[in-house]
Parts: sequence; C-alpha cells; structure tokens
Amino acid sequence: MDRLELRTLRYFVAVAEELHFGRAAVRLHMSQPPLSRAIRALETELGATLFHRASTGVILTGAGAVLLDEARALLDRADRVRARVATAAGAAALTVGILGDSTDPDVVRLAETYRRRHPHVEVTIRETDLTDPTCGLHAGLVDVALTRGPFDPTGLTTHTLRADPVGALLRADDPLAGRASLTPADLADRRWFRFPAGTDPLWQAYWHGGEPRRGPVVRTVRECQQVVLWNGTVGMTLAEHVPAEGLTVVPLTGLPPSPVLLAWPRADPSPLVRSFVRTAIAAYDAA
Amino acid sequence: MDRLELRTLRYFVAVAEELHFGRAAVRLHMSQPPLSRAIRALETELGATLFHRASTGVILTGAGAVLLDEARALLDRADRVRARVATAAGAAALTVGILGDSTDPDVVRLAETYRRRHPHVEVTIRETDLTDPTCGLHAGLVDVALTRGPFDPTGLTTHTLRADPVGALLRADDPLAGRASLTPADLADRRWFRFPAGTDPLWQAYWHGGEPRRGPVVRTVRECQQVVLWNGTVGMTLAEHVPAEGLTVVPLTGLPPSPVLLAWPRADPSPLVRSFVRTAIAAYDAA
DNA sequence: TGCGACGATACCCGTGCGGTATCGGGTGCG
DNA sequence: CGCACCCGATACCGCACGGGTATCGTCGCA
Repeated sequence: MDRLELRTLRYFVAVAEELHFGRAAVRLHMSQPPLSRAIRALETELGATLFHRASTGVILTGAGAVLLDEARALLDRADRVRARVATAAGAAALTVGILGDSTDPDVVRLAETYRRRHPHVEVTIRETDLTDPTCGLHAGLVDVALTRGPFDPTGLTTHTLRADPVGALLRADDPLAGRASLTPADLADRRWFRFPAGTDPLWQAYWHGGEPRRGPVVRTVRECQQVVLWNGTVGMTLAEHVPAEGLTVVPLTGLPPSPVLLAWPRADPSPLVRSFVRTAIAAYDAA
Repeated sequence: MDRLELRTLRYFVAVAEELHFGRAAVRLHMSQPPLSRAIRALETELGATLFHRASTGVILTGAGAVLLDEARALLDRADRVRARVATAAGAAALTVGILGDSTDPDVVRLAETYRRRHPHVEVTIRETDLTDPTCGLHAGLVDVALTRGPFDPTGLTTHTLRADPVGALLRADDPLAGRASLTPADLADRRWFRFPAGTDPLWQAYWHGGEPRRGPVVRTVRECQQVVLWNGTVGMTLAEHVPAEGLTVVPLTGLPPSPVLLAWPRADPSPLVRSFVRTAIAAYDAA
C-alpha cells in the first residue's frame, strides 16, 4: 500500500524519459541497481508491467505511458506545494550571524543554496567582529550564528560542523618564521594581540594560546594582521589561513583545532532556524 | 529536499483533521512520538510553522490550512493513479491454486484482501486434490500456488510462509487413540492410506511417514477421513486438524512440520504474481 | 499541591534503501 | 564463429531512518 511515494515516481519519470536505466540513475545521482529494484517494486505494487525490457532497449508499456502522465502531474503539483505554503506563511526573515570580516566562499554558497530552496525567506547576513563569537545571538541581533567555538553556550544549542587546525601568525622575518611547527611555549615570551576585556572568557583563552597574554587589543582579522605586521606581535589564526604580504603562518601543535559550529537560541527555535541548520549541516557534510 | 513525501502528507492530514496528535496516531496505526517527529520535520522542511501547539490544544496556522488543502488534493490524485494505471493495463487475470478440498478461512481472507487492493484483477481460485502439491503449476493451470511442501521444486520458486506440526489420523476407538503422542514406528504395522502412483515422490514420502506404505489409495481429505473411519487404516494429517466425528488426531513426533508455501514458475513472474506473493507474505506475517 | 492529559525528548532496534561487486545474455564486430 | 562490451538483474553489505517503548515537562484543573 505504501510503495507509491513521490520519490519512487521521480525514479519512474527519470527512467521513462531516458528509456535507459543507467542514464536515469546518473541523472538521479544514484547507482543503477537500486533504481532497477525500485522500478521493479513499483511494478509489483501496481500489479502492472511498466517497461518492456528488450535487449534492443527499454520501452514504455501502455500502463507505463499512463503512469508517466499521472506521475508528472503529481510531481508538478507537489513542487508547487512548497511555494504555496511559503507564500501562505507570509514574509519571513532570517538573520544569520557570521564571524569575522573575511568573506568565506563556503558561507556565500550556503546562503545561495538556502535562498534557492526557501525563496520566500529574506536572508540577512550579519558580520561580527572577533570579540563576539556568538555573533549577537545573546543580544538577539541574529537568529542563528555560523561561527567558531569555544564560547559560553548558556541558553544556546550548538552543532559542530568541522574543526580546523590552528597556527601562529608571525612576521615573515620573525626568527621563528621558518620553523615547521611551533607550540605556545615557543611564543611564551612574546607580545600577543589580545581581545578586549569583556570578550567571552573561553573564546579569549582559546585564541591566547591557552595562557594569559599581554599585548595590543584587536577586534578584527584585519587589525590582527596589521598589529603583527607593524610591531612583531604574534597571535593565533587558522593554519590554512593565507596571510597578507609580509606575514606567515606556522602550524601550532598541542592545541585543539578550532571548531566551526552553528549556534541558535535553545528555546523553541523557529522552523526557519531549523531549516537553515539542516541546510547548513547537509552542505558541510557534502563538503 | 526529500522530506515531502505522500506518507508524510498523510500524517499531516490526519493531525490537521484530528487536531490532536494522540488521536491522529491511533488513526494512523502508529504511536505518537514518531508522528510528532514527522510533523516537526515537515515544518523544518517547509520552513513554516504548521500547527500552534497551545496547552489548550492544537490549531492550524495559515500555512497549515493551505497545506491541508494542497495535501488533500495531492493524496486524492495519488489514490486515483492506481486505478488509472490498472485500467490502462487492461483486463488482468490471476489463477491461484490451493491445495485440498477443505475451505481455509485464511485463504478466503487473503483473496478478499488482494481483490480489494487490485480490483482490476480477475482472481480465480482453483482447488486441487492432494495428489498434486503444485496445484497444477507444472501443468500451467495456475499462475501461483498456495500449497504445502515438500515437492519437486524444479522450475519453481517457493517461499515458505509457515510450518505446522503433523499428527496421526486414527479412529477414535483405535488402541493408540488415547496416547499423548506417537511416532511413525508406532504405526509401522498398520495399513496407511496412500497417494496414487505418479504423485510427487517427495510429497508421497512425507505423508507416508517417511516409509513405504501399503493401503488404500486416496485423493482428497474427505477420502482420507472416510478410509480411516471405515476400516482402521491410519494416515497423517495436520496436528491442529479437527477431525470428523469418530476420528481423532494424535501428534506425531520426530517428523518435520508441514510447510505452507507459495510457489510460482521461476521464469519471469508477472507483476500480478509478484503482487500476489507480496500480499500473501504480508498477510501471513501479520497473522 | 497533586494529578491527569498531552506533546516533546531520549534511546533502541529492525528494516529498507543505497552502495559495490558480479552475473547473464544478447549484440555487434573482427 | 568467438570474443568483448553493453546493460539490466542479482547478491550481498552497511547504515540511516522510521518506528517502537519509556520518560519527561508543562499546563490545567480539582
């Protein structure tokens, strides 16, 4: 009674249009055997032969032609359901907080994907400087944050997407710039750039290499680079970070990698927030 | 992208009509938690809130009302697809062979179920006497057989549904009639009813208690009972069999139980045969 | 304040779906 | 005539998802 699902009908339409199981499978981004099985099961379910499989090729039977017609109509209608519900839900807005002043191509792609799948949602990207890892979540400025940890998770739900190794950001002419890797101890006597007082303690501690530091206070990635470039202060950044001219990055060992994570208010997230989270997780899983 | 399936929409319609998750779950023959999850996932998928869950009860949102409308239309159309394809497939006929001259209520229920789900199929039940366990499959008289083993499976596909213990069929005044159980050895000196020469050897051997026997030849259940009643001949039957007046059944130990099975020609079974097999397996699994 | 109703959450388990590897047979070419 | 390739079917496997039970949190009411 329950093999007749929209997914199965999409499979059927693909095969009926290609008249070739292999090509249809490619189009459906799957392999051929499960497709053959699904069509076979559909035939069993309906009690009718939908394709004649001859060595010369695959052709539709009469029943198959009728089903093709019906299936297309059904799928068209199903596709419109999303739009109808979306307009009925009215104008919807979602503000996504992202961390830092650098433009991350991943974030741009994610926003595009989400806008394509939820065209009725007005998506606003709000960039925050490095002093607030929650990107304004606690202040209620954004609905969901695509940011980095660690920070105080009180009242928030978080989901870690990835973790990136970190490195030391040095002047290219620094004595340690040629080293293959460094530990925080190697830089214990240096001046580090720091985040302002009041910044989340966990966050501050992490980027200070796990120790209390002294040095100039910065708020943005650009400031970090400028401070390092100007006066030989050091600091942490992502190991993959491609630094500005005159700077270099040396991998830091002995430190946990920097987690990329989603965060949103714990209490009763809206469907929009949940759908964004789902989309983001799917996108990062795929990458 | 793929949470929007007909099954999910059926869930949604049930909840929207009951405005009560628990009752909707009952109607859908499932428990309440998976239903809540499914609706929640649907909301996430669509990026819209479909129900307001207040302590006073559940009410539809505007988006929910629109979806209810759309979902009903979609489900109606989907239900008609089956009928459309069936008529396009043309008049179809399926002959089911069953074993024996006794009417089995399970078989009647199964036939009813199948006819309800495949109204375009002309289902014919063909009863065979006990001399052909394939119910005319080899002779091409039936498309699929609902019968018992064992028999020569050459050219056939079989699927065992169940196995029933067997017993000895005795006159009620037989000296052994009071025993709690018997073995074939206990009856070694008796005359057994037999199946005619030419009957499938495996089948014959099974019902003769695994040994060659001498005695009157029978072809039907009624004949078996009559022969035993008239002259004290013995034979095997199902242990659960409720015998006619003057007869008794004593469980036989040391013999494999009698398998109930489906059989159909191995070569390229039609969708009708496959759908019948599926229905039958589901029915016997449920029982 | 205790209890009942009801939806949400946590956790477990089996099944179904999609994957890879391989088969079989039919066709076409050397 | 045989070999090789094309293509759908089959076999088998692993995992995610859907369904289950148990329990929680919260709200209304006695």
